[in-house]
Amino acid sequence: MRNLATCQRANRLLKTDSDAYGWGVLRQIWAIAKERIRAYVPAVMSNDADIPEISLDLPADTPKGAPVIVAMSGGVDSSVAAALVARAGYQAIGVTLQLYDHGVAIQKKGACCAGQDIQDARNVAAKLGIPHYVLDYEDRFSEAVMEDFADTYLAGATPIPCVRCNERVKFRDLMETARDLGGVAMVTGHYVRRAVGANGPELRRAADPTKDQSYFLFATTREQLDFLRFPLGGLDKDETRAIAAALELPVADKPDSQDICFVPEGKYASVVERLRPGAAEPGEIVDINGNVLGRHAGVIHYTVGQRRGLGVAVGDPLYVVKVDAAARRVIVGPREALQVKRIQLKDVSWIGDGALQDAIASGAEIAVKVRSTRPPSRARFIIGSAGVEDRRASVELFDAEEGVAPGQACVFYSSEDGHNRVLGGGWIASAESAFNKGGLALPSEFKKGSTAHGEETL
RNA sequence: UGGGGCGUCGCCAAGUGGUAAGGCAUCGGUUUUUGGUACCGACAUUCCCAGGUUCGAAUCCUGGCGCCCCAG
Repeated sequence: MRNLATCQRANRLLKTDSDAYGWGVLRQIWAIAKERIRAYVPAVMSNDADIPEISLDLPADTPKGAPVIVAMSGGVDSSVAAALVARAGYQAIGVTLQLYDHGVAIQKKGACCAGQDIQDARNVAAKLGIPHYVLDYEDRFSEAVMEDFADTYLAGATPIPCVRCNERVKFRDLMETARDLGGVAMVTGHYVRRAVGANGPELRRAADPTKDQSYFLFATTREQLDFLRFPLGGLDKDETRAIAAALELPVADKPDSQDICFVPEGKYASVVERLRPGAAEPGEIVDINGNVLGRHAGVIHYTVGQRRGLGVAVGDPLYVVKVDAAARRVIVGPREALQVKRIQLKDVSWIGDGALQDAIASGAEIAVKVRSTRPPSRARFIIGSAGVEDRRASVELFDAEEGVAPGQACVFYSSEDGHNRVLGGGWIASAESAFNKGGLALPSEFKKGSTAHGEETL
């Protein structure tokens, strides 16, 4: 049928072509016109106009000109955050962390905190006329983030280095430095809101749900929240870009960062291999009944929910259902096997009202995100799942989620209020497949197989 | 070397004279401040090989080669 497809494509092209002499030309003209209009905007706007006044919500007796430390990554967001702080009348002090070797990172576009990004941050600070410091945090970052990253993968789980970086580097070591520098607050460019409620500061999702970064900040403590401010939480990305353009910041058009900052070209496995040479050993790819379907080059290449990269063809798509690092085995199954309703968490943190143990003891309803790019999903604490001392908890989802991987975070949100308030969260220790727990009709072989592998905990 | 069956993309597979479906895998891209998912796109001028019949063959014929099953 390839020929037909080719013909259809050709037809489409023809249509577009003839069309191009009509609408296409107009469209082009319009595009050029818009380009020009946009080019004039900064000049017009650079004297205030549409740049929002933000309040840092600092104590009333805070003097204007008080030092506010801004964590500047060299990207647009934190640059705009710095600008807004300065415009709010405080003494913004830019601090950029050098987190890892520039050698590796220097070629990478859209990274942060190394090489060119540090230069960018410096240039922005110069443009804003604020002081700027670069701190060498390579050792701390390597120990607190990269080591954990490698070990987590080797353990068959899937790390979130961004959360580790926030909780262990930016909100701990950097924050300490910020206090040492005499800052009255520390500002970051995260898209997340801080609001002061009856019981003190609360963490809330960003106004723009598509940019919300609360997932990455779930481990933030109350104490940290006292000191933190997030001026971008009420903006959406376009507004941020517009401000950057209006202020003629040199990073106004810099692409958003994505992927893991210290991983070049998205090849995270090679970073793990560099950090732990020889630790990734090959093993078997088996189906849910234990049948060997193929081999893999190391458990670190897989995460629960993953489809691509298995190299095994069975007619229907296969997904990684479980990674058994001890047996060096990757267990695969149909998409339905990814459905998860109960999740066990460790290292739970809590910034909701009252005590965590009370919330668990009452089986309180919450909402959770199991990945950053999903809306919060209704859930409740499983009564009796608390281990307050060891910070454990379990939650049960109202509706199953797919691809819940150990090592990822399960972030709690308030059940009311549009699920906007962050209540804390925990690290996913394990998750139970809902596949064989009623509801879903299954081939009997699967049930047999899953018990044969011990536990329904896939 | 008696009988029967089969050889179409890396895997599975449709197609039985009219000019190579589909799924999986793979690759590329979009989305995404984690991994992953999802989505979009690409992917057999050729049907085990060699001849032949036909305007036209993966499809018919002949001969090879290879594999499987049943007998031995």
